[in-house]
Amino acid sequence: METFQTLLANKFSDALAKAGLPTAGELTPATDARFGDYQTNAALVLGKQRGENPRTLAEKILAGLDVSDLCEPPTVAGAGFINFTLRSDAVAKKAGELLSDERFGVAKASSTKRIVIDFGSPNVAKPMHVGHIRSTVLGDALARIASFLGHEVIRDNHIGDWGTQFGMVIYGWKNLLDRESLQRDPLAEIVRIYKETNERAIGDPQVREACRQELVKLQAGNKENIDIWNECVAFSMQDFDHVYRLLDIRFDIQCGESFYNDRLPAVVDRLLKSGIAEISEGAVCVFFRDIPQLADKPCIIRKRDGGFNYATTDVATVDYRINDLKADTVWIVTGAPQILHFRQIFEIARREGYKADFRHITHGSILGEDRKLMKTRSGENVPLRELLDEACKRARKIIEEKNPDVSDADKVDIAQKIGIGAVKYADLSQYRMTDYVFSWDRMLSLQGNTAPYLQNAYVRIRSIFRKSGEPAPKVDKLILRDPSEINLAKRICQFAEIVPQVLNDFRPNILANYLFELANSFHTFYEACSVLKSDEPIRGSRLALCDLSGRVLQRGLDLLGIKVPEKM
RNA sequence: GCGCCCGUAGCUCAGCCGGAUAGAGCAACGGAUUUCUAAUCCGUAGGUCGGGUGUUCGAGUCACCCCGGGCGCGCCA
Repeated sequence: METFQTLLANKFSDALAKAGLPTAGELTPATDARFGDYQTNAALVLGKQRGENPRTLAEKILAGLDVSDLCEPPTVAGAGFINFTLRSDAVAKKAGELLSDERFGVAKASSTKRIVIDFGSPNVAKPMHVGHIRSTVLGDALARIASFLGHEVIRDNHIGDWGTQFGMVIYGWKNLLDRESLQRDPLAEIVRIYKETNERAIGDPQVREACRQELVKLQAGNKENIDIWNECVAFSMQDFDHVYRLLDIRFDIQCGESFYNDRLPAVVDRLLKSGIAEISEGAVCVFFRDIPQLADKPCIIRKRDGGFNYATTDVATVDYRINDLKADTVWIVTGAPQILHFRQIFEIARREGYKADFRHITHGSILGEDRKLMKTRSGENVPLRELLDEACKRARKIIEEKNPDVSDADKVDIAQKIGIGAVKYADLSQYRMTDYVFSWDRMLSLQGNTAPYLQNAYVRIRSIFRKSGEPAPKVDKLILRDPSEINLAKRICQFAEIVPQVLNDFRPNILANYLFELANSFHTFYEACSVLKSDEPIRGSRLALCDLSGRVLQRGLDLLGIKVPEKM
């Protein structure tokens, strides 16, 4: 099924050919409702190219353009724009078709790819914290959207399970561990011994050396240390799983850093042999002398002491994803500070001859009300578990205020959908690169561009069907009379135009903003038109329109990883 | 020093490939409720798009320079 935009663009392109003109400009949604629904600047572009009057050219093109099945007669406006206004019966027909289309008109991508998406990446021996929200939620949404568009997606959690920090953790484990605390709250105890060791190490070179020895033993495969390490990983995974369950996030594979351990020496040898890497000051480095921005920023892949670092691991990870997983493209979702690092890694991959499409999808930070990196009062990272629990708690409080009739069992479920949805939506509704200020009051507000507002639109729709006690009627074509009905139906037709755009530049906020407008259009319709009290055949048509609105909202939110409650 | 990201209404933010008189939401002000959930809707007001120069029919968007903020830059990840 083709969108209005595609249908119009095709006809327009034919008209250009008929007028002996090349393809030019683009046909896009109108920038303002006064200009109708779609517009094209083709005549402006051609006018410039050919030194002709754009308005005259526009008239000439229009003479050979027949879009009467879709639009009112197109008009020439301004400097030479051509504006299109959809006919309401064309909208009614299209919306009628969408009623029986599970994809709501969204076409599958013309060339589908195998995409490895790397997101989340928490560190073992540290609880997940606010800093992980963005990567996790953004990566998940992109994975959902890419799958929906027909791509083959492999979600990979590149867990930080093999860092220098384990020297300290193991030292702490051997010297400071409290078994009872470990049983009560394993991760908290691991964090405690890590921190305490760290403090000791700062003041005591002997402790520092002992930690280093523990790390060397671990890396050499010492059984006792490996066992401790395994236990730490297992405890951390429990914490991660709890958070991922709450967030409804899953991974296909979790190849953490340790997965690549035994591949690292070969990576370095290979890069040395091929001349991509060289030895400098005892370390193995890759230089990028021909790239001005990187000329003075080498990438170390083996430390002077012979140890490997995260760059080595990431080069090995590229190998695995291309050679073993056969990825066509790799998306790595992390915060902006890692831009330089991945630029280097991708450049190394290019030099090694990899042709895959590597994308580093970066995002900004979450700030506290003071506009500084979000921290607890004592200056620590805010644990993600606590933050999510707080979201649910606050959502529950609001439900109790607004809708005391809800049963206790329902409350838990609804509070979770609203609380988690609010946190996710606050993130996804914003352009990923901007730092944003975290505010409970804003994200949980029922007014404005928030998850609860969107969920409420859905709930109102469900409420209508609960009240009527009948399922959505089967209707082929809608009857659109009221301007708010036409507007809502047009909005629904745009879903298929919006979803694929998200992947142009990895911007789920485009979809979020669309859904906000959809919910807004629905609310306006809801105020203006009674549904159950209207007479047939209007009643049936409006019920169908409600049903369609609800399902598009649900699907759209699902693509963002957000759930909808039936009541709230 | 070099590099990356950001700067748009009082506040929080949209504005992807350059398009028409720069848009939302919150807050403010004024209206609408015997309800299909007012958890909403309608309206008013609010801007030198950090500053400047340039590119062109047209610049919030592109280029260059400056200012301000954040972050990163051989042996942490």
